[in-house]
Amino acid sequence: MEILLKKHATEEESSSLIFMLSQVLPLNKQFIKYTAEHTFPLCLKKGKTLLKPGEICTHIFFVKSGVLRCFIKDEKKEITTWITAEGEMVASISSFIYQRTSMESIQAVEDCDLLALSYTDMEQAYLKFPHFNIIARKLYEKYYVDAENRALIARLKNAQKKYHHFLNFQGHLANRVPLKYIASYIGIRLETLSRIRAKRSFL
Amino acid sequence: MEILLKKHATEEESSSLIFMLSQVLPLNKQFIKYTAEHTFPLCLKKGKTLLKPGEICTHIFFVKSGVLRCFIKDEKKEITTWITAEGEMVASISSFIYQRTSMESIQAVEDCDLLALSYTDMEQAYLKFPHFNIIARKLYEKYYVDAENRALIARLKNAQKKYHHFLNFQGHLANRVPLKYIASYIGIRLETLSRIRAKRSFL
DNA sequence: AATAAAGTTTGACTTTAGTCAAATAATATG
DNA sequence: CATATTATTTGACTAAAGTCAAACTTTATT
Repeated sequence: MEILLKKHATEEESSSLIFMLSQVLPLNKQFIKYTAEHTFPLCLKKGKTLLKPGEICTHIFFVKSGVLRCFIKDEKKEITTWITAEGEMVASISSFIYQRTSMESIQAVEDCDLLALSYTDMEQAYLKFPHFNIIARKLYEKYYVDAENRALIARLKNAQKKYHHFLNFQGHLANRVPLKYIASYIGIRLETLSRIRAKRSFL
Repeated sequence: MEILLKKHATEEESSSLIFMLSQVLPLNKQFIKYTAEHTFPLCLKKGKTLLKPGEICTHIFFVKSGVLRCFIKDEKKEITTWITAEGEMVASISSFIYQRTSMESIQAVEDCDLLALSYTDMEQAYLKFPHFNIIARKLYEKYYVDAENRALIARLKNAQKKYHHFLNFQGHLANRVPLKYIASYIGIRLETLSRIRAKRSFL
């Protein structure tokens, strides 16, 4: 994860992150200032990777615009484990929270505008702003529910149901992300997904 | 979720929960006292349900002993979404955190000794003990990683790999939980699981 | 201890989705 | 704008896992 961390974000540049966090709980001035001063704007072109297996995920990212995916190699095939668009946080969570090497890759599916926050600055924020623990706790609650949901999709009985469930929960991504990623995300082959879509369009 | 909440736990009865939490972060006396006074011991016999679909998950449970599972009905079949043994927390998280009706059921796989904490008492604890937000945040981090892991299992390419992955991460449950639950947990049929086990025993 | 119930294994057969290959369509790039 | 690249669709075939049924084993229950 080699990132060009020239200078930190302006309050303008960090405003979308601030907005998202303020919807969880009201924020005070100092925290808003801290956030701007410790986050770094970053552009990532489509196809580029943010994190490779073996690296440690030293930063967590807020997605200002674009789509990213996380994937794991299983033999020769890739398994997409999540797909995230603007307004959400992105990291290899297990690598980030334990600061150990990642099994996962993170890649831009579209050109992305991100905001980076380092692990150490985040830890500092927990200490400096006890309030931030509450925000983080609530965000984790939400992300935990999402993760459960992803687990459920892949266990559904047949391919139709999996895709249907995906459409219900992340339908906005259906025409924004190549089929191969959606297919591996829901645990089927892209040819199978293509056939399901062909069927569905007659309904 | 009709629970016999006669009287709250003694410090002795809540000690295993206190021990688990204290491994996340050191606890102060008041918090330990609060925990004992607001948790309620509860026995659940094998096969009994702790939560049914349509109910709201008003309590979160610490498992002192035993095994529980959570499942969702998909048509006629049940999908086991997690299996948890002693030392961990149990709830229908999405129902609990948003206090809305659950899609899931929670059932004892073995006779269980639990400790119940209500949603309101937990919210109070967040307010009374800001420190508790840090603990909860760290627990969510861990549970999030577990949930990601469950999602990965179900997406693996073939049945062998799924079971192998299960053995790696929850092998201690392999001979404690009926095959049908493990099978639906990893997203295969119990006959398929039985055949995999037959093969593996020759290796 | 005897019986019932629940759990597991095995076999025969079916279905679904995976694989491989090629054609077509849509997007990116010089 | 032309060409290359990437994405999607479709077809024919295969393999893996699902289904149904029955036997067998283990665990509860009276």
